[in-house]
Amino acid sequence: MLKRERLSAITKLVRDKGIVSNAEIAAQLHVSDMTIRRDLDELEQDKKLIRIHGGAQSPDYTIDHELSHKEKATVQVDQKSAIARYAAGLIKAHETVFIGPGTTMELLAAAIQEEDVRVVTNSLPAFNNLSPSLRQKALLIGGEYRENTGCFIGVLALSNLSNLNFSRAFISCNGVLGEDITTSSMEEGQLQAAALKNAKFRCLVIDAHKFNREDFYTYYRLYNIDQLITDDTLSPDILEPYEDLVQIVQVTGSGSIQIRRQTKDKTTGKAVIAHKSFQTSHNPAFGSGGKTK
Amino acid sequence: MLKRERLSAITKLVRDKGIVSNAEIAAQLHVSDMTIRRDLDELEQDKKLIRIHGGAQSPDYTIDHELSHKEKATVQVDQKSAIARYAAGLIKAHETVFIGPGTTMELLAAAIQEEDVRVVTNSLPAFNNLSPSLRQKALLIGGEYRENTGCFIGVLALSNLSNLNFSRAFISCNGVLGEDITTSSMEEGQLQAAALKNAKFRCLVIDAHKFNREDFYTYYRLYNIDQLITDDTLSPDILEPYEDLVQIVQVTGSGSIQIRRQTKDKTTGKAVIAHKSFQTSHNPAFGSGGKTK
DNA sequence: TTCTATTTCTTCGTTTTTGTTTGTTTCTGT
DNA sequence: ACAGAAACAAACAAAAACGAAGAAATAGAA
Repeated sequence: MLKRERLSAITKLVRDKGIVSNAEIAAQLHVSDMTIRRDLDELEQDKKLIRIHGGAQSPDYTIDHELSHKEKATVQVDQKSAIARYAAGLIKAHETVFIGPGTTMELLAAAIQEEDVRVVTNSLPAFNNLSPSLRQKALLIGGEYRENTGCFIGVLALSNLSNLNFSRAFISCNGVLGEDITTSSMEEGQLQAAALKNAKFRCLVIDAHKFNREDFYTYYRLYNIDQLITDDTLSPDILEPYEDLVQIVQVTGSGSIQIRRQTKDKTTGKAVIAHKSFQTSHNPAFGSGGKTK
Repeated sequence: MLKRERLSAITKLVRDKGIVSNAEIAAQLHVSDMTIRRDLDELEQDKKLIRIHGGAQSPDYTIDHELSHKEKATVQVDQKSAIARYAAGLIKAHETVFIGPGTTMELLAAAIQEEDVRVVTNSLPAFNNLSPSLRQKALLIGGEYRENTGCFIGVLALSNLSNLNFSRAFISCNGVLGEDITTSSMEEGQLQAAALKNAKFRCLVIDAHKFNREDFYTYYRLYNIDQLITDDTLSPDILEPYEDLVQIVQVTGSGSIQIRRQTKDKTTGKAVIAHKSFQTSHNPAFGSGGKTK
């Protein structure tokens, strides 16, 4: 294994796990701990990780873990809860929706008013935020737990998801750059991609700070998203290049919305969703039927 | 576990519970109380928490927390936690154990000391009670949620379980009458039966009040259980008829144990587990090997 | 091949972390 | 108030992690 390869592997390990011990890395990559320490030195220089006694941690590990709920809540809470409320309002009776991991998704779960909905999620906090009657009908995707994000991943989770179909999927992400939707962990990304694959209508829900930010792993393309829901705290010129890729809905703090642009069909001038070829995907509802006993 | 990790875990514990005792933290994280005190010193410096005599509290801890966390003084808590501690002590390194639903199982999950264990459970409270390092390696069986018992059931849960093999399965129940192990819900029963089917060593862990009580659904037979763990608050004559069906271990409140009877083989007089025909089922451990990546 | 430069491993003394011991302080029930 | 129990903190000791420096291994070039 080349050094370069090893450095990437370490970066990935740290990003995936949030925190890794020195010994664990060394065992994993079959090199001595001294070599690992030198590698960590380099990677810390490049801001890829933060060295700690006995190992290394991801740069945003502290934020996720130690910010108290109070502090966490103050970070863009107004915008986030506004877009979460709007997104939750899209859900109609008889739908089956998927909700991904992330604080925005957790807010969304808490904001669902419609009672007659089946929710599927792999996020434990989101699951906990559901109203009791929703939780009773909900499906939690189990598997291996990531303390970092509070969500379940792994082969078990992935295989479970592949059998489920959704009328709507809500996901969030760490960054959007160009057409790339990125997150920090491969496994979490793949899981969300799997959920999107089986969804008829795909919503990406992110606060505006996520634009033009890139993270480690690209798990989906913006042009395959049906609707991007965000807030209005971003200057229009930054948003502009994205308007050709996807329909963007801006939600103001007060709750009113503005559809930034409904991309026109080049020849007919008719309003359609960009890059979407089949009309049925706009049908938001399909019955969950009499399945709940 | 790295120091950094531990500090985060403490912060989270304090934040979640509002107030935590020193001893509780030390037990959770498997370090000495002195180490915890030093950690608390550091965290107090960083304003992450406030030290109090005997433990620590969250900075935004208020009176209203005290009510919710005021002891859930339930009946039989002493017996239950004693048998839970004993059962947890059976778990050895490298095992893969299943833990079923029920308050006893939740106590058991909290009592596991061995770090190098893979835990699988369909009980959300049990999952939450695992120590942080165990939770990281654990597998939660997802599915439909039963608010009542805090566990997941349904076809998804059932099919997931069918692929997993355990060195040991711990289950509880609502009642034991004759050879029948009974519970209130068919689906929960079937799920536990599925877990037992794939387990090499099967432990039924119940407080003594469950004897001679019957519930709606019989999901397993006592003679297929390898070991029944219970407390000593029952008169011997009530227990007596069960001693032919299964090996019974009685745990006293102080923690000492007494094996009620190791059933003898009718012809040889050799001590064997009743109705078990193959010797390998007594081997409690099989390696999870290098499966964890 | 042989040489050189890079990378990796090993050794060893230093620093950090953790557990234990011991004596003091704080808490609690009578 | 007093005695016993629990919690605390200082000091020491053991263990783990660290980093410097030289030896060994490896890769690439002449």
